[in-house]
Amino acid sequence: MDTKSQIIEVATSLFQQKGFKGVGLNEILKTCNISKGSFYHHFPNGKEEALIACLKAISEKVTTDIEYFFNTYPTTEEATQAMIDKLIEFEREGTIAGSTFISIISDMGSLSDTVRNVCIDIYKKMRVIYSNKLEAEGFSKEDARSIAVTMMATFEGAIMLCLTLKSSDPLKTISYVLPTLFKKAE
Amino acid sequence: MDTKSQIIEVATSLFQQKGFKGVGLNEILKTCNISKGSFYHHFPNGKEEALIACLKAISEKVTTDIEYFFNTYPTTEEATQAMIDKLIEFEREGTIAGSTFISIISDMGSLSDTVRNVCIDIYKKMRVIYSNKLEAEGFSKEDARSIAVTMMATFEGAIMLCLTLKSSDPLKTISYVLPTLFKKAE
DNA sequence: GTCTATATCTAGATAGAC
DNA sequence: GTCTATCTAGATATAGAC
Repeated sequence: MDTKSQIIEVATSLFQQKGFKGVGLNEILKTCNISKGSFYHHFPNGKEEALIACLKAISEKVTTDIEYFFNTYPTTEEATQAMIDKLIEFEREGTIAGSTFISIISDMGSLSDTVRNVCIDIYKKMRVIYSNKLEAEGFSKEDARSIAVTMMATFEGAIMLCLTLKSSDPLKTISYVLPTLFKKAE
Repeated sequence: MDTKSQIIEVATSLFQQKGFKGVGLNEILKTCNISKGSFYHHFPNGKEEALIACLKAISEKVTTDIEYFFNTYPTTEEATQAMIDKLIEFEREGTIAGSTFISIISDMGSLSDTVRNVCIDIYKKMRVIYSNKLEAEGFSKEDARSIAVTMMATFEGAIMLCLTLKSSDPLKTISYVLPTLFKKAE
C-alpha cells in the first residue's frame, strides 16, 4: 500500500481510539514506520490536514457499512438488529471505537469550518439512509427524519457508554428498546 | 471562594468544553489567575487528580439537577420534556457542554481505574433516577432499566451531536421522539 | 519520496523563596 | 498558601541532504 493510504489508515484508527489531541504525530509515524519528512510531504498542512483525510475515509466507510445492512435486511428493525450485533462483536474485539466519529473531534475545542463540514456531511449521509428506509415503511417524511436522528444519537451515545464502561451492555440494551421507535402508532 | 473550589469550577467547565487532553494546565491557571505552585499545592498529583475532583463535582450536580426534574414533574414524559427544554436553553447560551460527562474523558485513550469508577458511579446514579420513575409508572424492573439506559445513551448522543453541529436541532428532535419509549405497550 | 537533524514551542511537573 | 524560576519531555513543524 502507498504511504499516504497507510498514514490515513493508521491515523484513523488512532484518532478513533484516543481523539485528535490524544494522538501525537510521533505515534502515527512510529506505527507507520515512516519519518516526519515523509509525513509532511503527503500532508504539508500537518496533523489537521491528515484528520480531514481520515474523516473523509470514515465517511466513506460508515456509509458503505450502513448501506450494506439496510440493503441486505428488509426492515429497519432487522437492519438495526444486525448492525448492533456487529457493534457488539467489535466491542468484544476491542475495536468498537472505530464505529464512532464524534469522539474523534470531541477534544478539539472549537472546530475549524472544514472539519465541521465533513462531520455534518457524515451526519447527513447516515441520516438519509435511515430516513429513506423508514419512509419506505410508511412513516411520514418528518417522522422518518426525526426517528433517524434519534437513532443516530442513541447509537453514538451507546457506543460512548460502551467505551467508558468497557462493556457491551449499553448496546445490548438499546437493541432491545430501539424497535419501539420503528413501530407505527395506529 | 477558596482557590481549590475555584480550580474545580473552572477546570470542570474547560474539560467539558474541550476534553481532558484538550485543556492545558496553563489555560486553567490563567483563567483562575493563579500560579502553578498554588495548583500543585491543592492537587499534588497534578491534572488527573483535578479531573477526578471535577468528575465528582459533576456527579453531584447532574444527580441533583435530574432529581429536581423527576421530583417536580409527575411523569417521565413531562420530566424529560422539561429537561430537554433546559438543555436547549443551555445550547442557546453556549453552555450545553456542561451537561455531558462522557465527552470529557473520551479523549483519554485508556482510562485509569479511578477515573472509570467515578464515571460508572455517575452512570449508575442517573440510571437509577430514571429507572425508579419508570417502575413507578408500571414498567417491570428489567424494562425500566433498559429504557433508562436507552434514555441516557440518547441524551448523551444528542448533546454530542448538538456540540458538533452547533445546533439544538438534535435535542428538539429527540424530545419529539423519546416519549414513544415511555408508552406502555398493551 | 523519504531520510536525518534541528528549531521552536508548550506540555506537565518541581524546587525553593516568601 | 502562593509566588517565580526552572526542568524535562513531548508536541508540531521545518530545512536540506539523498
